[in-house]
Amino acid sequence: RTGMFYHRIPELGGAPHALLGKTRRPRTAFTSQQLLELEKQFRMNKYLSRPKRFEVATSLMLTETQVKIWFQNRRMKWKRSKKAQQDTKKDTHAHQT
Amino acid sequence: VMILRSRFLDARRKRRNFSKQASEILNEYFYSHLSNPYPSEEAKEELARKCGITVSQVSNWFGNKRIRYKKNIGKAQEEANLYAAKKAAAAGA
DNA sequence: ATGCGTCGTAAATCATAGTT
DNA sequence: AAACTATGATTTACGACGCA
Repeated sequence: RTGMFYHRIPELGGAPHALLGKTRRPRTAFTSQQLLELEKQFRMNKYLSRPKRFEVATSLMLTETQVKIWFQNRRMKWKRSKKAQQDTKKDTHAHQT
Repeated sequence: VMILRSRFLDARRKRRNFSKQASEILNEYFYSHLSNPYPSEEAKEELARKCGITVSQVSNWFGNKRIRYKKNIGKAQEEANLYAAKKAAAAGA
């Protein structure tokens, strides 16, 4: 049987959030203008204050949640890139045996 | 619309397919853990080492593999049988 | 209790490599 | 060499869980 791998944690959870009233917001492609502004804000602060979040969301026609999530994802990306850079340094001047 | 993607900064998307051997290792793990194809961080590190790729690449591979397997179980089944047979042959030795 | 943080992920999409 | 397919990487959106 194609035992569908549900979402982790076999115990508890049970069925993966299916028939619950929640509807997942479809993936929206942010426009380049929106991304440009978000990146600009991110360069200034890695974390957004509540008022700033409202301001940014409003001006870009996004919900505050979308902006909040965008910053969370952007921070993760930032962290990954820093890690990748560190790993590269380790490789670059290698220690040969 | 003018979603003229920043086709420049995405230049890191210079990808290379993984080696045949690396794909082999990843597929063997995937199909021998089909009921729960979610390697732990440690398992990912080991796979990364054995495949000569990064842990992120291992994560990407499993993410892609899970979703694409699910979207075409019929076709993937052949692959599943292939790796199951391979495992059996290796174990039978 | 609420709210925002990280972490790991699904799913869609992108960009290029590989195949026909 | 153009069309099509495979595949690795990136991008939104969340659920789970943590902490203040």
